[in-house]
Amino acid sequence: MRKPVTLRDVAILAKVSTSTASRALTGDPRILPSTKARVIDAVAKLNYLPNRIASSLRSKSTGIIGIAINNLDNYTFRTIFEHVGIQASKNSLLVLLVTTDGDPSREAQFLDTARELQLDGVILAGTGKNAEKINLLVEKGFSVVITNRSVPQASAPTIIPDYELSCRLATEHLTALGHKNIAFIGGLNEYQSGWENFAGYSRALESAGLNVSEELVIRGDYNRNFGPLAAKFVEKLYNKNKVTAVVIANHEAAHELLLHLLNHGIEIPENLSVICVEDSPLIEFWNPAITAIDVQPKFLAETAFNSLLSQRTNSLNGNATASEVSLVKIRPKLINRGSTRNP
Amino acid sequence: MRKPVTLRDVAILAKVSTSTASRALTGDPRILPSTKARVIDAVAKLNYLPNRIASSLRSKSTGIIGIAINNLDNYTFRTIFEHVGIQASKNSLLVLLVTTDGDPSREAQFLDTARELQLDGVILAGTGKNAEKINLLVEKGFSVVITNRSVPQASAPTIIPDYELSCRLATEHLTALGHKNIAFIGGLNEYQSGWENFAGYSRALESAGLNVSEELVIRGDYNRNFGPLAAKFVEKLYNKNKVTAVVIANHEAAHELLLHLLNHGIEIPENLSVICVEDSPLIEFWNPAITAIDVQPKFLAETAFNSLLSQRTNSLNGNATASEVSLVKIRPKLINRGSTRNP
DNA sequence: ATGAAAGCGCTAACAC
DNA sequence: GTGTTAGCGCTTTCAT
Repeated sequence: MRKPVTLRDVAILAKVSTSTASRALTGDPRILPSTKARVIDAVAKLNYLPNRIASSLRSKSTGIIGIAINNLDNYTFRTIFEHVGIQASKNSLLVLLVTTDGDPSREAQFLDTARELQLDGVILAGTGKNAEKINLLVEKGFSVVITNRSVPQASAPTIIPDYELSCRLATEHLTALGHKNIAFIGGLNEYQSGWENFAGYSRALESAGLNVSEELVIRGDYNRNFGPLAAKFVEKLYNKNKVTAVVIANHEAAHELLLHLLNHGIEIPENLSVICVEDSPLIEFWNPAITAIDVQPKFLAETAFNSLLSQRTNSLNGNATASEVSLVKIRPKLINRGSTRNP
Repeated sequence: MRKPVTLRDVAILAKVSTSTASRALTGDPRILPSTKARVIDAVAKLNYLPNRIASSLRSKSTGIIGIAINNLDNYTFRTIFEHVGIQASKNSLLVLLVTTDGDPSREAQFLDTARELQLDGVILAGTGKNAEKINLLVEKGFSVVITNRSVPQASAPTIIPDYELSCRLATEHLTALGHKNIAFIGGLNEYQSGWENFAGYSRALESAGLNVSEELVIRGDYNRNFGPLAAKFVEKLYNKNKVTAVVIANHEAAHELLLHLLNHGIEIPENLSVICVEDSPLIEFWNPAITAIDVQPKFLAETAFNSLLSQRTNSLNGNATASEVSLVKIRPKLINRGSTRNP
C-alpha cells in the first residue's frame, strides 16, 4: 500500500494546523468559513479520505453496529437484517453482519468480536443463548438489543413478536370457520416461541370449547430435518380423516410440508385448510397462496434499532441506565390469502 | 463506557512489558513458554480482549473485508454473500456487507467507506459501474475483486458466470427437443449479462439452423417492473400459437412471468416449455419444478474470495502486481427438472 | 528473550 | 478562531 494522504498533508496544503483541519471537516461551528473552504479545497486536491480507524481509536466511536442472525434464507431474519440496514444507513452507521447458523458458540464469538472492534451497538436476532456474554457486554457499557427470540437471563432490552398471540389468531381464524380438528406443527419447548406458540394454540382451542389433543400436535427443532416428519404426520392424520385444518408454526418445516401435501394430492383449501405463522415469499407465491400470520419483521427491526439508538444517546450523555424499556412484544397480523375455508 | 482493561493492565499483572505481552498474545516464537503462560493467565484473570481498532491502526490490517451487493432477495447474490462469509470465517476475516439496491452512487459511497475503514479487501458483486473509483482503490493498494457482473474499464480481477454459454445451453436444450419457436426474455444490452445472454441464445438458434425473430424477443431492466411486461408478452405469443418454449434469462422477471402463466392456465410443460437462467428456491419449488441453468454462485464466491486472498498475500510480500488473472468465466450447469418437453 | 521508546492518524484539552 | 500538546491502545523498531 503506497503512502496514504493524511490529515497532516491536508493541513499543510491548507496552511492550517491539523486540529483546525480536523475541526473544519467534522463541522465544528467556530471555524471561519474561509479557512473551512481552504481545507475542503485541499481535501479535494489531494483526494483525501479520513482514516476512520485512527478517528475511532481517538473518539471511541466506530460508527459500526453489529448484527448476529442465524441465516439469511429465512425471510424473517432476512427482513430484520434488511431493515436494520436501512435504519443504520439513515443514521450514517455501517452494519457488520455475522450469520451463526443458530450455533450459540459462533454467536458467542461474535460477541467477543463486538467487544474487540468496539462496535457502537449490537443487535442479536439469534440463538436465544449466551446470556452471560451478553450481560458482560452490557456491563462493559456496550449497547445491546435482543430481537426476534428472547434470551433468558439477559439484561438487554428485548423486542420480539407476540408469539402466543400469533398462534391464537391463527387458531381462532380456523375455529371461527368451524374447524374442530386442527393440527399443530410447532417448535420445541426450549424456545420461547416454541412454548408461546403452543400456548396460543391451546388457548384458542379452549376459548372455542375444544380440547387439545396430543394426537394432533407435533413439535420439532427449527431446522429442515423436521420438515419430512411433520409432513408425514399431517398426511397420516389426513388419511385417517382426523384433521381438517393445520396451523404451521414452525417455518423451517413449512416448506417440506406444503410440498408433501402437493405431491400427495391433498388440496388446499378444498381438502385441508392451512395457515402459516411467519410470512415469506414462498408462502405468498405458493399455489394456492397461503394465509399467514405476519410477525412484522420490519417493525421488529425498526423498534430494535431505535432502542439501540436511544441507548447510545443515553450513554453519550453519561446516563447510567441502559434503557427504560426491557421488553416489547409486537402484535402480529393475519394476512388472509384464502388457504382456509369451512371444513 | 467504563474504563476498559488494556494490554498495559495485563502486562503489569503478568510482570512483563507491554511489548512482551503483545508478543505473547500474537504468537511470537521467541517468547519463553513460562512468560507466555503468565500473560495468558493475566488475560484470563482480567477478562481482557484486545482493542482491534488500536491494533489495526498500528498494524495496518483490519481483518475485515467488505462486500457490496445489490440485495439479499436475489438467490444468486445471497448465495455469493453466504459463501464469501463462509470463506472469510475460515480465514478469520470479518465481512462488512452493504446492499446497494443496484444504485451505483450507493456503491460508490461504499468504495469510499472501504478506503476510510482501511478494509483488507473488497468484493463487488454489483452494479457494474464505478470503474474510476474501483481503479482508485486498486491504485491505493487495496485488494479488489469484481464478481457476478463485470465492470467495463475496471482494473480489478473479475470472476463472472459465462453468460453466453448459459443461454446457449438453455436454448440448445430446447432446440434438441425439437422446438423451433423459442421466446427469449432477457436483460438490456448495457449489461454484459444482457448482451451475452442474447448472444448465446442467438448462437444456439443459428447452430440449429433457426433464425432469431425479433417478434419472439423481449428485453428489459433487471427489476420487477419488467416482470408484468414480459408476462403479457409471452401470454400474447402463446395465444397466437407463435411460441412453444421460452428461455427466461432475466431472473427478476421470472417470478411474475411464472405466476402469470399459472393464472392464465398455460401449463408447463404441456402447453409451454420453460427454462430459467439462474437457479433459486422459487424455481426449484415451483409447481412444476422449473429446469434451470445454475450459474454457480457458490463457486463464483469461492473463486472471488481466493483471488482476494492471493492479492493480499502478494501485497504483504511487497509484490507489485495485483494479480496474474484478470478474468475468469465460470461454466454454468443445466439442472433438468422436467419443465421442458417436445413441442 | 525481553524492555524502552516511537509512532500509526486522528481528536480532545488546554491554551491564547 | 486557531495552534500546541497530549494521548487513544496497540505493534514494531531498536536496543540489550
